[in-house]
Amino acid sequence: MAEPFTFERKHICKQSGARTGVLHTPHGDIETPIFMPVGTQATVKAMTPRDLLDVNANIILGNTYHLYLRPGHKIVEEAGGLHRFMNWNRPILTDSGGFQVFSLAKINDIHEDGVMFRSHIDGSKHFFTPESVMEIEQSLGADIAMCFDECAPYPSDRQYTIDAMERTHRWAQRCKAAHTREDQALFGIVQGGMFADLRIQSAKTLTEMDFPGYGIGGLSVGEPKQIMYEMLEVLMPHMPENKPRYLMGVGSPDCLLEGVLRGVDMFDCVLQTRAGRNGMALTRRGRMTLKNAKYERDFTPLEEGCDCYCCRNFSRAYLRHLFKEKEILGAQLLTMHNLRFTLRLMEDVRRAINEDRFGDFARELLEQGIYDGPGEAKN
RNA sequence: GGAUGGGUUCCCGAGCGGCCAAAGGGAGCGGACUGUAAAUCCGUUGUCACAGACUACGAUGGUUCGAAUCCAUCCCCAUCCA
Repeated sequence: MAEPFTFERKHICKQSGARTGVLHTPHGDIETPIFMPVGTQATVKAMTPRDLLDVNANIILGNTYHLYLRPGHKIVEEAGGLHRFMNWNRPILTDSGGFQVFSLAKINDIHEDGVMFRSHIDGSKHFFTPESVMEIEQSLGADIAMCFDECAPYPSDRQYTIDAMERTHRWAQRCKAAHTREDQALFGIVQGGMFADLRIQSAKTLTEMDFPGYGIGGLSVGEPKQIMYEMLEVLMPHMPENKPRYLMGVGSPDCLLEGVLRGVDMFDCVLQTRAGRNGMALTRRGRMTLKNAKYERDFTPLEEGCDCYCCRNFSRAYLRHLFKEKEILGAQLLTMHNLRFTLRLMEDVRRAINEDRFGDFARELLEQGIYDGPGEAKN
């Protein structure tokens, strides 16, 4: 029997060097480059699994930190694993919770052994170690699990970044040792902040550990986009070519194109779903705020030519009305559009790569002002 | 007909002699959103020639250096009594 998880490279675009491939997982194949909708709490907010199939989502995310706190990974395991619990039969990737522990549970002590943090829900104390996180992720049973890493904030000085990165490496080793489930792939996570040499060092160290895939963490944490692109360029030559590369937490349509140009295979981002719930639509010509008064009598579809359920059946005026009235359907329809928009974009991206014209494809979309994503430094 | 309580900026509603263009909420308008503590958050909301002036707190008249705030009359509204 074949390996439960393999990555097969398919084509390298002669024009841009971007690549397509296929990830084989126990719950089906994933064509890359891929965008993964985020379903933190065992649900992609506002979407039913049927909706997700409708927009042709292929793999979605779940979150270790959140599912551990509620409902508890043991309950998910009792339910038959995350797939059965949420009734999603295609692939799932679980994030390790490293990002959450370091970004929102602020009262934490970082030890070599693990991290002590307080729940954002009730303030209760919890301790995560690489081993305990592996236990949780194996209970959840996603197709792909992520190592427990330390995501340094932006900006961080060199020494802090080194400490976080080296700890991430040691934890990666421990995660690997503790991970035994054979129907689940465990990805390592490259760190190194905004320091080119550290990024390279991190890539090399993790490559030696031989993971079936690699996350690129610690980017898109508030730095200017140009710096993120530079880091990707510096890093990529040191990432194994025969393994999938997952740029964590990215992105907006422009970042997806820029990431693919630099060799990224997998992306995830909350923007599509969150913005959808808040009344913002992604389109090839940029962002649209459906609440704006100018759409009051605009009876045209959200985006001409879009094949999503929302665009095929409803007008901008109707969407504006739903958002003004805070009707749930508005959030559902826009989330649907934003996901379909992004997944269709990735379908087009793969086709363009396979036809050796991805360079032109990306340039054209970027020039015509495809949604240019969140700005620079936030927080 | 009598008694009592009220009439405040688009709406609700605080203020009860100067610090009031007037709290707070809603609505309106605009902005933000990148490994989801987000169906959330932020800004703004009388007019203008805008560090100032003007018009505004049911109406009119008055007291006062000064009134949304005090007095008089009137007009409405609510509840209760006949």
